[in-house]
Amino acid sequence: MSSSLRTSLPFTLALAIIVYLVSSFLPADLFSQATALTIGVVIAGVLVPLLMEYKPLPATSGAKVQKAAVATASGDTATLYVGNLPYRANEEAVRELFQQSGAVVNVRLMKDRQTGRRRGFGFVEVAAKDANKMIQKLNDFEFEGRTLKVREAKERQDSEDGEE
DNA sequence: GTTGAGCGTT
Repeated sequence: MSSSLRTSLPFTLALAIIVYLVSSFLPADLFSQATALTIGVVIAGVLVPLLMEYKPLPATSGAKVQKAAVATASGDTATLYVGNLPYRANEEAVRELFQQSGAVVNVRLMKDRQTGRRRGFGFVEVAAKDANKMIQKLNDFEFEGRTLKVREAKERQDSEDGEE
């Protein structure tokens, strides 16, 4: 629930604004602030789930359009382990590399907790249908002068995976 | 600014 509080934190401000607007438009003698508060909570309670569902809005995004919209969140996704990464490579470069062979859902490069520097390996969450092809294409692939090691992740696979 | 086999956090 702690993560929900973090994500709902910006909506709390929106809730306060809604309550303030509702209480301003309603006559004080007919509706008390407690009633306005209840109305604001109900309205915010409906808007928050809607905003959470329709979070990706390609309206103001412009030229940047996510091609990975094929793979739904936590759907047919498989986590790939990527090792022997160059330290200078960032998550964006790895994502662009893997997007050439399939749909990339998420890229997480592991960094040292103490120093914050990259440890040289990470995990790429891709579509399950493209997972095997991406492994065969990007495994032992020379990237930035280093030979990548791409395999299936051993642990922490939340999604159902078709193991062979 | 450093290192080089490995399987991990909200």
